[in-house]
Amino acid sequence: MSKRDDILDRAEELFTEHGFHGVSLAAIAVAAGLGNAGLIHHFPTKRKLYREVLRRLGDELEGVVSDALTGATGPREKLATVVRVVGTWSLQRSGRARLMMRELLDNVDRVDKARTLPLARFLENARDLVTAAQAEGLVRDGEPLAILAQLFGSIAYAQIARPTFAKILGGKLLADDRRWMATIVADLERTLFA
Amino acid sequence: MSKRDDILDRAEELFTEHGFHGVSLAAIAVAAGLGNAGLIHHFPTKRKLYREVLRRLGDELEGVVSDALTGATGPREKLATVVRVVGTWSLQRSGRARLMMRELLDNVDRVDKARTLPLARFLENARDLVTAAQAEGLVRDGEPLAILAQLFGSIAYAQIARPTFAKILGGKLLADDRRWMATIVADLERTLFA
DNA sequence: TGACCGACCGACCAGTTGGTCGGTAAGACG
DNA sequence: CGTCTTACCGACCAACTGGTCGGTCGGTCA
Repeated sequence: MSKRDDILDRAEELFTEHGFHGVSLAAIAVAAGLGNAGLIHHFPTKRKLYREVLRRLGDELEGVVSDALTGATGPREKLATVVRVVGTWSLQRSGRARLMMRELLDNVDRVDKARTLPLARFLENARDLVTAAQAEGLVRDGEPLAILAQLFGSIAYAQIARPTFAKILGGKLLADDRRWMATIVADLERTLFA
Repeated sequence: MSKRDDILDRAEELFTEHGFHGVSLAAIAVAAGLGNAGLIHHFPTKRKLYREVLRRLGDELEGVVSDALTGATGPREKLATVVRVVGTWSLQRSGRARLMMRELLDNVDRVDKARTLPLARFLENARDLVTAAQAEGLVRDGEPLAILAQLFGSIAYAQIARPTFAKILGGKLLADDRRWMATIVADLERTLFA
């Protein structure tokens, strides 16, 4: 792995845990085993480093979804695939799901066009998918965007609130904790399809 | 309104928009029309000011829910009330919903006991409510906590992702934007009750 | 009247911030 | 061999960080 990627990995961990403003260049440099100036040699500013972290994240999510979608046919299967793949992605890459939510919170006015455009395609495709599935009577009625907010929101929230929920309930959410996200996804699919 | 409350209001706005680390004491002081030292006179540290902001938020949410709940009888009506009241609260106090999500993200290890305990009661009550409603066959099957994650997650996400969604879709989510949250809540209720 | 009090300020503090600059050591290339 | 590039460092910078300090001001109370 290139040093560049190594730096991005370390930076991503820190941004995920503390947010953009909660992390200093020095902290990233130390985590990557570099001096301050060595870090700046690879990424000219903190913001650009952060943007690069986000870009990787977006590319991965887009790739994962579109890969999974190539094997699926028909609106119903496609939609189920999206839900399932976003769910497993959020589970396996829970840090990235958290980072995405952070970005959603920080981003209100300064929406980065380069970053928003791919997400825009993704969102529009998903909406069209819901509409198509509804037209064939495969998916329950309801405003498509509201349905999507419900899907993505439930998954993201399940991942983010998990530690807090667990702490409150004495460390255990379910009999089998590993099935937490699977339960969420299964539940979503069950209510989604007519 | 006391100066103290005034400061808390201004600080809350800033924390909501930029997060704890994204806001300096100086910025809060300016927003509150004070000098740096004047601010510290009211709240001894930045952290304590932040905690106080969170306490107000928690108290309000708890009060709003428990108020609404006094008029409701039976698990079904109670649960519907919780969903509706959390929805309207998130809509009217969207900043606070956002701040709560920020706290959920930042909080992973350092969960503040004083702040978690009331939320713990709220969560446990909600879970019992779901279980009771399920026992009477009023609410659809499914892991109660998964159902709650779905409810709260959808609502919070709908509020947080709203600006981004709107920007992507050219500013309009629905024909009538004001009904966005109402649509979400209605949709949730529809899938919630058996 | 005089003692005290909360609210507030300007000046200041040590430490940290994101970032610059000049330099150097290790290859790659001719 | 010499030249160029890439990777990196130590020293440094101005601006800012959260917070302290001594002091001023307008009340309030005895």
